[in-house]
Amino acid sequence: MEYARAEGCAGYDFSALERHWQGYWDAAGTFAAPTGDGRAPYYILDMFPYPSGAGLHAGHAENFTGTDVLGRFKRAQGRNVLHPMGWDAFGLPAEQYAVKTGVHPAETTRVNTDNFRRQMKALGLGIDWSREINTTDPDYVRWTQWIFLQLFQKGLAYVDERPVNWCPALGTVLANEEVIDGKSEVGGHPVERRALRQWVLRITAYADRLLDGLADVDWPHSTKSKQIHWIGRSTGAQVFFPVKGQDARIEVFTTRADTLHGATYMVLAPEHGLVDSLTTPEHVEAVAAYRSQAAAKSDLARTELSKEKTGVPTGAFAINPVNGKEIPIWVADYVLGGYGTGAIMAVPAHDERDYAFAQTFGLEIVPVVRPDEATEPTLPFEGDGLAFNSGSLDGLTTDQAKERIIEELSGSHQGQAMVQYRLRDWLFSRQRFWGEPFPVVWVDEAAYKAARAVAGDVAAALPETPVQYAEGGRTWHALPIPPSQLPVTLPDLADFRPSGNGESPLAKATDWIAVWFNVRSGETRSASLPRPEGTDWVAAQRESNTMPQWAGSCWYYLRYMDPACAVAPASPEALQYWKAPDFYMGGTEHAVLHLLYARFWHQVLFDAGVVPTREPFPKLFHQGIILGEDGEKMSKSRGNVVNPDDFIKTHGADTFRAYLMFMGPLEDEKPWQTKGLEGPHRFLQRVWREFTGETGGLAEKVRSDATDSLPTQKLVHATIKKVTEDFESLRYNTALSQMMILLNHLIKEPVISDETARTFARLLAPIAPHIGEELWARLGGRTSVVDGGWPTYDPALLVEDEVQIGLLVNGKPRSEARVPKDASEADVVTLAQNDPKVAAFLEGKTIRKVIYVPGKILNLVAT
RNA sequence: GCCCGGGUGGCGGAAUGGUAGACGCUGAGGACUUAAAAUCCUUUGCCCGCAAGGGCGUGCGGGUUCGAUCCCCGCCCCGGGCACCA
Repeated sequence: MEYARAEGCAGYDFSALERHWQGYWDAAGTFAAPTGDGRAPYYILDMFPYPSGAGLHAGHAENFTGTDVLGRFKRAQGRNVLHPMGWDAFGLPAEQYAVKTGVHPAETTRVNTDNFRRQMKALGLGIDWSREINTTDPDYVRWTQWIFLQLFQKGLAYVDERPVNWCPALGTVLANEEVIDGKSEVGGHPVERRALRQWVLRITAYADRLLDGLADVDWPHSTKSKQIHWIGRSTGAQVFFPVKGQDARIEVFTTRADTLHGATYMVLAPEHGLVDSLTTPEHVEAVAAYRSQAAAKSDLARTELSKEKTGVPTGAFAINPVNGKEIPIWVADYVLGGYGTGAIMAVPAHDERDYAFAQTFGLEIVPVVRPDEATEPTLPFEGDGLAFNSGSLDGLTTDQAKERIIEELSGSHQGQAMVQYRLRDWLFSRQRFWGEPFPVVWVDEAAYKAARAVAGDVAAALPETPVQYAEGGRTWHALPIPPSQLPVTLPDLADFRPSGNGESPLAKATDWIAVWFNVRSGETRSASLPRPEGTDWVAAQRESNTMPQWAGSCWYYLRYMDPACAVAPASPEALQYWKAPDFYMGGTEHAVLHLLYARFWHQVLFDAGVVPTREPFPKLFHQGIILGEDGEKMSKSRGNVVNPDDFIKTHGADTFRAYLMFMGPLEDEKPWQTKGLEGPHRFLQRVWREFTGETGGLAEKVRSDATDSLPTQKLVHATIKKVTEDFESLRYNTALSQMMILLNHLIKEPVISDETARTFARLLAPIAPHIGEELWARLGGRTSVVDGGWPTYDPALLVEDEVQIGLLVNGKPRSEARVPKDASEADVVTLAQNDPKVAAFLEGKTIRKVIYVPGKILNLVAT
């Protein structure tokens, strides 16, 4: 493909220019990034887009343009830049659309990705399209399933009954975002909680690793902070309370073991396993009523009513292990079943919630910590202080008391130090069609034992502890469909409607669900066929749940490094070369979940020796949200959505990109202003008029035999410096403003050297690549401007002999002066005293002090 | 309630201890034009003043400093996250 300027381009015909250069990049493969290239690699990653029917929105455009500018800049500096793109294409909207219209999600996905790709090309993004990936491709699904098998084999995947949003009227499980105020988003039917068997990933096993790893990554502080809170590590003690008259004990977690002497009652969460056995006959009815009432409450209702504490006594008593005191055991929903042990020791004197509860129900309150020896605590007192009323702990500080009591409890086997996390295990299954099938079949115990006993692919992929569940008196065991048999693809469904019983629509594909399974090789055959020959075949049921959308986005950055690899998610060679994205950019909405889940998978893969780095994303950056013209979040209902296509048509992609980068700091939230587009648009038009000639070559004032004036040279080099530094730190808005300053200056000059024109083209090209290429081609470039090198500046030209300084009296600016850069303080003071504007303020005063900052200010302090 | 961000002209923003408002938008005036668009020039923080000039000014109140948009303390407002996590 020949590198040549766009022909027949009269005036600044941005549409023709953009078509020409986009065609060139495609045909020449300009942005292909070969693995193992001698250049230093630079891997830039955008957060994985979901190809929705609405097409690219302004936020996408800002994100992708921001990374594209960086990529083109790094490329010009000689790096082998990998900037890939792909599609996070499983997910709910395509399935909902299929239910409504019968159009297969695969077809919807194809149409939408075609549109996204078209829009990205129209934006002029320098993407290596040879590496395009799609999470719904069987070849991609294969490796998503392969990674799941790694988790499964290591015992990090299990099944458990978990509550879901069940809508009886729709006969389906709803995602949280499909439930609005306890009603289904579609139709407004009531939604209730119903426990279903689910796959769960043991992310809590990696809680400490996920916490510690944050120290090694260059991420926005606020995002690290969100993850730290999400993981919520808290250290304290587990304490055992025997139940009076029963052979049972209640285990609690507390961060304030030092207040144990102040524990005057206990609370079990309504779902706690001991509630039934503890409750005395006269309380059974009230407790049962309270529990069913609590179970009916949605999370929202539980939160809304949080001010009012409710609960019922069980009639049972526990014994405080430190003082033998008998304390009542209550059931209350202010204690969460899912955190800690689901039970607490209540210390009303030193916990706001326990205090409120004790007040409501008239329970005893015993203070055991005071701010200091002389001061009685104001209850509830939650701060640190000195222990009292606490036997052996009396007089100790809170920290000392915690340490001491844990020692004592450990010694007598009544408790021990313990760490708890707010983080819960990850609910990893969805009752959906449009997702990755689990590479798992369910078999009876005999078949499971057979699989264990036979050396083969299946046994190799089994965890030590079986994954199983009981249903209708039978125990089902999970057997892996081993790597050699992947991918497990979705069956052809004609009807995408829910099964009606809470299972995925896949449950209706009986030919697919019921299989003959070979316990040695892991092969499957539909059970509608006769049982194959041989002793290794058993009857099995496929898992009908699918994986959540997070699955595909948990490892896509690995696949980009080696998208066609047939033996692993990516080959060791590719991983070794690219390592990890040097720069990862996306919105803050993924600050916790996506970024935490992906880190979890990555750490598991690191432990398995699959990836060479401990963390997936060493450097992360969030672009700010672009608001609508009205200053509100863009939304269809507000009608304030900006569609890139519209502005690319009227102003061109270069203007659109330049405006996005010019609006303000990339990380800031900022409103779109259609009028504001005019600034960058006029700028690019002026660039065109300044450098190009009407007949298609260069403007007459651009000459190879011209020498720039000294002020021009100085400004050119100052601009190279500023733009380079600003690009490096993503301050594209100020980089552009500097280019505007330079252009405004050049316009006033009678001639411009072609060298300066080439510099300008290269500085501008990352932001406005089409006009950049065109100028470069007309200036004699033979290959893309991204390979034209990056201009360097001559520091000698930046040294100013004369500088402007401010003359201040008592800190207020009164005048200014041009002085030699190394002017002495005495000279400048004399000059200032002779300046009438300064002198007026010195009238009748004595100079007490002189502050001279060379090149900046002279401040005369006078009274 | 707790944890993060953030408050600068009519608007987007610039300047992180040294002349606040770069650059751009908008508005006003002018040139070119039969006219308009486009383009170019001048001007555009607020108040007083014919002007020269002066005063005020970076959410509010204090403090540190020769000097504070910038650092410290206490508030107010806006945005985001978490929310009975023991």
